Amino acid sequence: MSDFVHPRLTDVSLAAALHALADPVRLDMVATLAGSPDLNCAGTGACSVPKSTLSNHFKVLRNAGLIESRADGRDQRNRLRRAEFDARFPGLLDSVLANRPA
Amino acid sequence: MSDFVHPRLTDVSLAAALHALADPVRLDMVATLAGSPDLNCAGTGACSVPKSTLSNHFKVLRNAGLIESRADGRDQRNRLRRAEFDARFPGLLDSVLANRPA
DNA sequence: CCAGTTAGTTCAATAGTTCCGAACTATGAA
DNA sequence: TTCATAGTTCGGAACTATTGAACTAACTGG
Repeated sequence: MSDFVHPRLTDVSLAAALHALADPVRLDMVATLAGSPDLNCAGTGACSVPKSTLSNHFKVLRNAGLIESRADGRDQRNRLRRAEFDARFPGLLDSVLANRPA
Repeated sequence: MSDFVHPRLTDVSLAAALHALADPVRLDMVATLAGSPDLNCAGTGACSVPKSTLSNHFKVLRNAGLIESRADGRDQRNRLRRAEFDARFPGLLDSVLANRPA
C-alpha cells in the first residue's frame, strides 16, 4: 500500500493540474487538506463516495503534484504540497480555493 | 449554425470552469482570445486539431461561460466573456493565463 | 442563377476515462 | 489466530472525447 509515486512539480503541466482540480469531490479534498493538514482518507469528509473512488481521487491528486501521501500504520496520511505547488503555479491554488463555494 | 447557447455565469460551477480550462488546446484558444478578441475558428491557431474537434472545444468553452460566439456570415466570431467570468471567479482566469507555458 | 468553395455543425463509431462493487492486502487489536 | 479496519486493485458498466464523413449555410466568380 505504501509505494506512493510523487512526481516532480516540473513534470506537472498546467492542464494536468487544472484537470485534477476540476472535480467537486477533489476540490473538497484539497480544501480540507488546505485547512487541516495530514488527514487520512476518512478525514477528508468526502466519504459519500465509495472507497475505491476515493482511492482513485487521491491518486489523481498525487499525480498532479497536489498532495503527498505516506503510509502510517494502516492509515494513509496526506498533506498538500502547497509550497511546491505554489512555486510551480503561483497564485493558482489560492484563486481556486478562494472561488470555491462555501 | 447561429443558435448558440450562452449560460448565465451564475449557472457555471467552479468545477465546470476548471474542466473547460483543463485542456491544452482550449487553454491555447482562451489565451489567444485573451490577446486578440473576436477571432474566428481558424484564427485561434489551434488548427492542428480537426474541425469537428475544434467545434466541440468551442462548445465546451461556451458552456463554461468563457466565450461568446456569434455568427458573422459563414464565420464564427468568438470573444472571451472576461468581465463576466472575472466577476464570477475573481482572479481565476488571470492566474491560469499567467501560469500558461509560453 | 449556378457551381464551387469555405466555415462550421452534426452524426456515428471508436477510443479512452471514470466510477464503483467485489475481492484482495496489510496493519493492528483482542 | 481471528476479527476488524484502511486502503488498493481488478474488471465491467457508464460516460466522455476524438474524429472522419456527410451535411448546412453563406460567400465568390462566371
